[in-house]
Parts: sequence; C-alpha cells; structure tokens
Amino acid sequence: MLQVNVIRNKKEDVIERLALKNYTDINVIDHIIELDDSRKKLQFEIDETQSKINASSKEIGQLMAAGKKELADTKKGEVGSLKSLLQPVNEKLSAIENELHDELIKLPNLPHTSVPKGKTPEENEIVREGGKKKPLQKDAIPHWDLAKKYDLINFELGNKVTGSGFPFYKNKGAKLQRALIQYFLDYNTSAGYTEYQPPLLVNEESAYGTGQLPDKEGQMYFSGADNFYLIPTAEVPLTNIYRNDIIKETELPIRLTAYTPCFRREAGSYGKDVRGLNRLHQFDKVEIVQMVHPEKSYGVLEEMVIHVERLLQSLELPYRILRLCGGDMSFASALTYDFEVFSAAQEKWLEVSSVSNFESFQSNRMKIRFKPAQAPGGNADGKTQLVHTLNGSSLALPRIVAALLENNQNTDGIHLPKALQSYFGKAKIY
RNA sequence: GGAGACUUGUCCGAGUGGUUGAAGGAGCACGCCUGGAAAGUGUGUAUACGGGAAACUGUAUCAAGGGUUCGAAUCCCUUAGUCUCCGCCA
Repeated sequence: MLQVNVIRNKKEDVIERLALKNYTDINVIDHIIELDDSRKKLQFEIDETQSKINASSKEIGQLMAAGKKELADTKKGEVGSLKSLLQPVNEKLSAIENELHDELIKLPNLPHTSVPKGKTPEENEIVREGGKKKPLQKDAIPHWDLAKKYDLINFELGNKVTGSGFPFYKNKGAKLQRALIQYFLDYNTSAGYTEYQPPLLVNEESAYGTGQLPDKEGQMYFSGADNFYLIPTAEVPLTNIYRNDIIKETELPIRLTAYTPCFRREAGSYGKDVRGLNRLHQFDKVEIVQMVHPEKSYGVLEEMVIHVERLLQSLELPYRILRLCGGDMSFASALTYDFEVFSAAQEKWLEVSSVSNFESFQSNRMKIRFKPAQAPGGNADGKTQLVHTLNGSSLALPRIVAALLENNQNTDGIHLPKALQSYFGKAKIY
C-alpha cells in the first residue's frame, strides 16, 4: 500500500510510474488526495469538540466534589449536546477513512526507475545468462518420463488420492526432495539467514498483510471451518512475524529462511505447461525474506540476486536472470528479478525463483517499522519509519528437479551435481 | 472439549469510575561524579493521526471490538490469547 504523503508530494511522478504498471486511472489519485483532505478536516473538527467535552467533564468532576450539583447538571446538558453534534461527524469520518483505505489498496506499488517498459513477458530484460547447456543423448526424454523410468514420482497416484497437481514423490525421488531442501536451507543459514518452520495455515489478517487478500483469495486454498488459508508461499507467515511491530534499528537487517510446502489453486492453467512438475497445486520451496533499512534495500536486493545465482551455479544448471518489465511485475513489487533454468528435454526455460524488493509497500500494510538508533550525544532524532521488505525463492523445488533430471540424464542414470551428492548420499540416480 | 483465574508502557509491577499516558522499580540513552570503571546522582525514554514556521499543542490508545456514564485502565457484553485443574490425544 502506498503512503498518502508520497502520493501528495510526488503526484506527477506517481502517475508516471503507475503507468509503467499499466495503471492509468488518474482520477483515483485526485480522489485519494481529496479524501485525505476531508479526513484531516473532519479529524480536526472532532478533536476540537472532543477537547471541549473533556474539559467540561473535568469541571463536572470538580463541581461534584465541591457539592455544586446544579451547576454540574447544567454542564452535563452542555456536554450532551456537544456529543450529539459529534456523532454524525464521527460516522462521516470513519466512512471517509474506509473509502480512502479502499482506494489506496487498489494502487499497485510504484516500479523502480530501472524497471523496463513493457507489458508482456517477452519484454522482460535478460540481465545475464550463466551455466552451460550440455548436449543431450539422442533418445533424451522429458522429466515426467524419467520420473516413471526411475520410479521417482507417481503423478497418477496423486490424482487418485487428491487430484491432479498433487504428486507422490517416491524412493529416490523423495530422497532427492529431502536432499535439496536440506542443501538449500544449509546454504541460506550459512549466509546468515535464520531458519524458521512456520505454520502452513494463516489467518485472514496475515493473508491480507502480504497482499494475497483482498484480491487473490481465489488462488489460495481455504479452510472455512476455521477461516484459515493454506499458504501459497512461506513469504506469508515469515513476513507476518513482524506485523505491527517496531523493530530496533540495531536489529536490522532481519534475514529469515524457511522450507514449506506451498499451495496454489492456480485456476485457469492447463495444457502442456502443466505437464509433469511444471505447475503443481502443492510444491516445496525454500524462501528467503529480509527486512532492512530503506536506504539499503536495493543493495540488499543485488546481494540476494547473487545469493540465488550462486546457488544455481552450484547446481550446475544453465540459467538466466531477467529483470521484469512493468507489465509482468507483481502488484506489490517495485523491482523483480526472475531466475529461470533451462530444462533441456522440454527445451524450455522454467522459472525457479523470483527475487523482489517491495520497498515499503508491504510494511505499510503490515505496519512493520523500525526505530532509528539514538544519535550519540543527543536524544532520539529520527522518527519511526517503515522498513523495506524483500523476498525471494532459494529455490522452488519442482522445476529444479525437472531440470536436474532432464539435463543430467545419461545411459547409466542421472548424474547429480557435486554440491548435492553428499546430501543425496550417491552421485547418481539409476 | 468442560470449569476457573488472568491479559496495564521495553520488562516487572501499582492502580476498581474523576488532571492516570498511566505510581514505583528495572532496563536503555545522555550528562554529572571517577585516573578508568562500578556504585551514586540528574534528565530523558510509547504509538498513531491532526494544528503550528517553531517552541509547543489537541485527540485517540491500559489484549481487540462494542456498550453504560457528564467522565472508564477501572463497570457490562463479544472475540482472541495466557495460565491452572479435569477430559481427550500424536
């Protein structure tokens, strides 16, 4: 959620940048400012009246103590009429506050100045590519066939027990999952991220905090008896840890990591894109989240990109990094880098990570703030301000598995990258 | 799941209708003291939204929401959470 003051003070800039995200409803901007104006006016009016009421109430107390009951009763009458005056103004104020909030929540985050123009994924900017595409054997097969050949994943069983998009991993397939999770978490914690194991169901407030609600409830599984949502990503519980908190500046940056299954309804996707592991309703992911000082967030974003890039390099997979164009970015993001790996048998690039800086868009919703450290030799100077939040996947498992299987297939089995061998316990799957 | 007790500031803790944003203590920050430190001592130490050039100032907030009252941290209702006992259970 954007801050009203930003909209007020940099109106032209805001309009220009919203256009990059294909948001062109300028009237909303003006409407927001108008609403904020009347909000202030009404607030002032109410404060004034309330102040009078409070003063009179004190007087009444003193009059009663002095035994001047008649005077007190007169005062009571005065206060009563002030109060009846106040009531409709109060109602008006809360109506306006609600409307203001509803308008603000519709605005997407402002894209960073480095975000390329564009509307479709084709207009994303390729930042760099890495890793080597190795030539495959002649009879190379896609991962869903490899999964069957080596008895790693059973998709049909998932259909039977739950539905499509809920596979069973089995034997070495299950172990590979476990190895990847363990490896990713170790990699993150040794880089200074604190490991969590969060709840997989969250309440409404949390889903709202990270921006899944109010718009995207259709994408989440919902447990109606308790009003809980199954998390679509660990970002939701992790970021919400600090909802409504004021953090000491000395505690920043806060770095969190967690492995969780992720649940996505993904209504409306079909065809060959969803074949095998390409798109699932339940999948495993290791996530990283940071909360940082606003001035440092873009430096941290680059660090996170390098962090994920090195992880991909250690898996010896061909990858590329994209800077998303305005039209392809998520609602809440100010700058996003996507990571894709090349899955050789499908000859497709698959997204395996998305690293974003949300600036204060989420923290404003969630009221995650920090208190500046006291300046030496003086009192606290700076005001409490919003932190910047960032997150990224490191990494989403299914497509990594797809690429590992396809790219590393050989006549004698699937060769695993060195980094993974000690976790998996063997050098190959056969 | 049943019964009861409880929920106050960074923490501990007082407060059961009238200058209580909230005693007291601890912590923390800054200063004094000291050769330096400890001890001692002084001052300061919540958040949000307003007004004001500023100094400063208004309003709201004692789990959350609502109600009673001229006035609520204090009384009532609802919800959430914590603890104790019982039941159940991986």
